[in-house]
Amino acid sequence: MLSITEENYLKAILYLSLEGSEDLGVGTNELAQSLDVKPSSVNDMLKKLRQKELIEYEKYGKIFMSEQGKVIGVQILRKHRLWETFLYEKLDFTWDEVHEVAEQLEHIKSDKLIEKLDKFLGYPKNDPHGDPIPNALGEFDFIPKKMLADIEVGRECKMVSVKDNSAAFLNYVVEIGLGINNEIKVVSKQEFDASIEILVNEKITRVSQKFAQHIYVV
Amino acid sequence: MLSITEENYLKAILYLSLEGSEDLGVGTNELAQSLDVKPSSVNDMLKKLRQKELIEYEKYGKIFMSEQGKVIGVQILRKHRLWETFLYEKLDFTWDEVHEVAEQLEHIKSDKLIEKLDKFLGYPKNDPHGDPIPNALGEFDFIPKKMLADIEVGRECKMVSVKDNSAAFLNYVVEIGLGINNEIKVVSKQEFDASIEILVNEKITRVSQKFAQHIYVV
DNA sequence: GGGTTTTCTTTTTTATGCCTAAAAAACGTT
DNA sequence: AACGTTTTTTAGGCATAAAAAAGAAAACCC
Repeated sequence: MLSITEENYLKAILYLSLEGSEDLGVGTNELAQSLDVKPSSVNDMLKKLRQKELIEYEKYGKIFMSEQGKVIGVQILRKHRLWETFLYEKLDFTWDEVHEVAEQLEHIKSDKLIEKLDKFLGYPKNDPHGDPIPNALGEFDFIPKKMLADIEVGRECKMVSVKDNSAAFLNYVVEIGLGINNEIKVVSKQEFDASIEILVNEKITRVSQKFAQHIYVV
Repeated sequence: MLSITEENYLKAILYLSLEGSEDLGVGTNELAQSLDVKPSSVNDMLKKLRQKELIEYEKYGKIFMSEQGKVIGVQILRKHRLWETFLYEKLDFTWDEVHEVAEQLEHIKSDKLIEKLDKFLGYPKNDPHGDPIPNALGEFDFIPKKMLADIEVGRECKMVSVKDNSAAFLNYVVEIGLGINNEIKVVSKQEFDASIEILVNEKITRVSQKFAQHIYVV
């Protein structure tokens, strides 16, 4: 049985693996940053995960997930997103509140629980943030999505998800009037700081590059 | 913030306190048995809990819960029983499956979650085993219940709850055809081993004293 | 008051997970 | 190919948490 920390490492590795179109492996440093621990601590854990055959990894190399590791990682993602959906749809949590609680719920150990929860929710395809929910077999649509920051001026796009689940960010998103499935038109872009003006619901707002890099669109 | 083990100790103390009509305090040994650890281990934890002012307890004395301790203990009971209800009513878990999973879910830290869950379930008064669910203020009906084993021959009673939540026991209960709110008539009692014959749904079954000590009735 | 039980104290054990500091390897640039 | 920079690894240590064993001390019960 995996500890909560081990599960969180697997989740983080999976998450970083999913960034970018190809899986080039994850770096120790990169992982350390995303988990907010020192690289040496990561190294300790990598040994443990390798011993359990959850990752493939050799000295000074990149981290890849083993088949087993992928299965478990995806399962955690599935749990997390199902719980978020439950909180949002059934318990009337708001968009920005679900993540924190789901971080705890995702570590509950019971296969039966998660399958029955899935059924109860009607086998949802996406969580409240627009991210795809893996099915019981671990399959999920991988939609190639772009960052809002990379959309050219004059083009229109549709918001599908967010990169950051923190309440601070999500509250800001709501304040601007943005939400999943909203149509966004990029009106202008400043060369100086790459800030852009966007048209949402007939209102024009200026947002920073950093913000635009955390909104995913198609 | 309390660790899961600390919470489990509080829960166990509360549970033992609730047995019997008066609160005469809980013994170290008794607690050790119920948690399946050594008395010396219990002693360690008692010191910790006393330091946190969750229990009142002095050397060689009995263990009592402080006001604060009661609040937290009852809150855990509330969580446990609400989750059991959720699993049973919404996710179609069976009677005997809910306890195990609820043991995990009860340790999720989020006040908002539990209040919203309570609302979602329609503020239920009893869990699937018939035990009362404390409300948000920590209040709950304490029905003075008796053990089936103590009912006199010839009398009728109604099953309200069970003492043991293990699947092994609950499956046996189901096999006999017993369930919450069933009417039971005690037909006969053997002096030799205190086994009794009971009439349930027009069927007579013989059960052991041990079994009858785990069924609560009014 | 003597024996039994309970409690207390001290010392170990096991398991996680993190850190600092310094060495080692890899990379990238000229 | 040599240099410095970056990344990764190692070694050793620390903190926390939970549990147990063992012997001594205290309390309880006739």
